[in-house]
Amino acid sequence: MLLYQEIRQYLTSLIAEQPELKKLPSERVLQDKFNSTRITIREALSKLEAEGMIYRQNRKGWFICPPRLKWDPVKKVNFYQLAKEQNFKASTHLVDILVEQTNDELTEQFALEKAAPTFKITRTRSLDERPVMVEEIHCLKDQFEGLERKELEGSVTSIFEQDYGVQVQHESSTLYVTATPEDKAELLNLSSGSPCLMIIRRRYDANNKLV
Amino acid sequence: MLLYQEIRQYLTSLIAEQPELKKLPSERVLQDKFNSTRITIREALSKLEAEGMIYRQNRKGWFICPPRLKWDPVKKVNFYQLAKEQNFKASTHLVDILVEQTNDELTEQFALEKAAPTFKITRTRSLDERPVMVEEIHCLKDQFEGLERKELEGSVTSIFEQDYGVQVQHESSTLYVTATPEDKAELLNLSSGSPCLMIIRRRYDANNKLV
DNA sequence: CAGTGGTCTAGACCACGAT
DNA sequence: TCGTGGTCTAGACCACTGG
Repeated sequence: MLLYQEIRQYLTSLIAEQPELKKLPSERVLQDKFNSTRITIREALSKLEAEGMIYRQNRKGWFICPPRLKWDPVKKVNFYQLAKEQNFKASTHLVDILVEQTNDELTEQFALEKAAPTFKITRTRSLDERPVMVEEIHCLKDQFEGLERKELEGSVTSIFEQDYGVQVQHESSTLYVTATPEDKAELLNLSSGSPCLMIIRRRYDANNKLV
Repeated sequence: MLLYQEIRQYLTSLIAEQPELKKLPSERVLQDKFNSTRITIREALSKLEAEGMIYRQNRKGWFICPPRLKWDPVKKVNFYQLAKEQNFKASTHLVDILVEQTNDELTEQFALEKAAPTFKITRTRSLDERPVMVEEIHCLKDQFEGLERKELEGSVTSIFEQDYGVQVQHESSTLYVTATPEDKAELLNLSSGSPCLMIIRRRYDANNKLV
């Protein structure tokens, strides 16, 4: 039997016996336990990481993945509702809000003639105090003047509607499976390289204009 | 500079120079090229695999990922339309159709009192002759008697509608990022463990009954 | 400061693929 | 048959975490 299958089995039984267990034994302990080498142990752990069974925190150790939030892309339910339905406690944390010029792609997307300043809002969203998602919101500075002084840890969609009269009418999304990049991994308290889902969501107002 | 970053850089330039290149040099060739060891080279390649830049075929080698199909979960566009819009040639291949008893979860999902036979249709869908997706369709045998004799390499939704008068009215989806399991990897001509997106789609008829 | 993971060296044998 | 990736051994040094 392959080592990583043995380890998977071992972890499965560990989880069954101790549902509260979060942190795995260290790589060197596992090495002794399985009479193997660290490289091999790490390869096995990496496979389990790819499967989504365990995850890493940089230089802290390996941990068992808690239950995931189930998200249905078709339903337009916001993060808080979704979390509540699944018995998580949701929270949002504002990381920063920057002003940036649009790059070529965004300039085109916004149907602009030349580059223009945008807000880039970075937030993390947590379930039960555990950050699970990094969110970047890009919008035109001219359209949302004064946005930086608003309460940005709640619903931005509501701010758009109530303070700026902008209603999101429809949206288009693109999904990618990739590895968490360094900067996002840091915000999520992960090692970079963990598998993740990247979602690009373009939202349009009543006039079909990108928001 | 870390080796995997060097290799990424090297591959990026390789792709820029030779857009037609598909297969990477072998691990041992890269080992010599970068004066490193195979383990290290493999670690670097694995990271690039997790990022979605390259992929493996079992014991055949490493390959550069071709452009992906962009899928918008919100839009209800079928596979062929989507492929056409993005200039891919789409095709579907029937792998097999089996009869299975529902397990506990499916029994409940279908609102049955006890386990019942279902069809399990397995198909692969390809872009430009390259399989990119494994699809499993589960439906009740009683509801679709004779399904095994239909033309199953086209739209099953159409067969449901035209031959059985069953219209899909709405659906609910769940997404997971995980590693390709052995059996699916084989159908896709991949090594198991490649990152993938798993989509569970439940489709309901006009009476809110699971189809 | 001890323990952790992150990166790396230098080999080995095996199963399977292409030829 | 030879080259490929798949799995594994037995170490090493470093950067960072946590007590």
